[in-house]
Amino acid sequence: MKNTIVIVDDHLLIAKALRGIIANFEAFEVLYECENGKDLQDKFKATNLLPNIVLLDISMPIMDGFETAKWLKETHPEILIMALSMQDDEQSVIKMVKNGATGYLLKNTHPADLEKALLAIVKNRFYYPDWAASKVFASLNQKNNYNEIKITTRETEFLKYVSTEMSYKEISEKMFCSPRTIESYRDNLCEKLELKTRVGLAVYAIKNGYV
Amino acid sequence: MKNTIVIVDDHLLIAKALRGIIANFEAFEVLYECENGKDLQDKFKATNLLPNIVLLDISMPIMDGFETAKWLKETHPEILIMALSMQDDEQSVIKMVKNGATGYLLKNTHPADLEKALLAIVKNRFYYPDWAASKVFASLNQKNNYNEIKITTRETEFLKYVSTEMSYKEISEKMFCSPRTIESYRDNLCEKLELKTRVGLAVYAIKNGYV
DNA sequence: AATAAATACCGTGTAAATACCTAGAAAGAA
DNA sequence: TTCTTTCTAGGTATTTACACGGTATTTATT
Repeated sequence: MKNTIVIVDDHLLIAKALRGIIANFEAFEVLYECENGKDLQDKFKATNLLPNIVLLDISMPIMDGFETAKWLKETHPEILIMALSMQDDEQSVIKMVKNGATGYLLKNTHPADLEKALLAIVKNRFYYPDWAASKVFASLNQKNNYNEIKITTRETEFLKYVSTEMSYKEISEKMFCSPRTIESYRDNLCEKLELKTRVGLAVYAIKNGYV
Repeated sequence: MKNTIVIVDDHLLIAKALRGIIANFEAFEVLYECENGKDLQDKFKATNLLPNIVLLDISMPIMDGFETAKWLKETHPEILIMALSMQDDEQSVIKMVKNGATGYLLKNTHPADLEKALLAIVKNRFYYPDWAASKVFASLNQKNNYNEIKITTRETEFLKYVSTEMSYKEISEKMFCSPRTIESYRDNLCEKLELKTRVGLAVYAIKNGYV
């Protein structure tokens, strides 16, 4: 019997295209595609048709790969999660591992390697390329374990503004608080994320989808 | 006779997957795929096999979609260029039009619409979705025409550092010049790009692949 | 009821960034 | 040659950001 796959990617072309690639794999078949995590939840309920494997894009507008992985892990722990990412961002890898992804692949992977990776997660219940594994292990030796990074709602809100050209004063007006409060958010975030400057925060916000 | 297509996308999975989609189109066939513009140039020379259409991803590490489109327009003006982009970024659309793209599609397009769009550029020699066309027309009514933005080599070098946490003084040491010189680069870039702060420059650098 | 976490705010001082100027040397185009 | 662009660098003043310290209130959680 074939392993069943559901693809979650907001880019329709890519989702459909991935389906086409997987159609050529002996051991796998695609059940359906979803545009985001929310869509996946809906389709799970509507169809009652659950896959062995979820092919999960990380950056999505509504419910992104991190949230989706977390939800899957909690509600359907038997489903294998293969994360698909555009860039080899260290924090993304680690965050996905913490959220329960069983595998991690870059989109510049060769189709044949996708098949190998899928076979591997079915067999071993995990698959990480060397570069991804090394990033995970490296992070474990550091004081700052990414799982302890908790960004509060106000800080999240601030992160949306940090990559704009607004000054802290202007941001404080948008967030209805004192400029000093904004500076506190900055200070706290910089410490948590081991950053020093607003530019660092802005880059973080963009790369982690807060903008 | 079928129209021939060459795909340029640094993400192998996506390139191969697109090939699979296009394989189902009656009127089109894919000759080969390239990882970036440089690769396209090489394959043109090596194979001497030129397509009617180039399916061109915008964000690529080596020679991006903008450069590639420009080169194609100059050296092979008869080839139709269909730009493929992740986001509906106004500047990208306009820049691609200026560089000679004959069409512009988002990656969240439906495969059937990809076929329609391809048929359209073959027939009419252009295809732009309404949202893209409106952005182009809107920009023509503005003073700042994006084609006049020229970023010099030193400024390009500076843009690589601008999104780091280095101060201008530290950047000046990396670039072997005075901090004031760096500030000049910043001033000039801010004026050209209509930005005000370093954060704005950093965001620009990231979104336009200077990092 | 007590603890922890999140939220809100402030003082002081220093460092960095920005605004607004000027201007010379070198290289390439008209 | 003259003109333009690019790279280079500086002067002065102001604004913004950062680093350190601190307090008070609310809101869950135990």
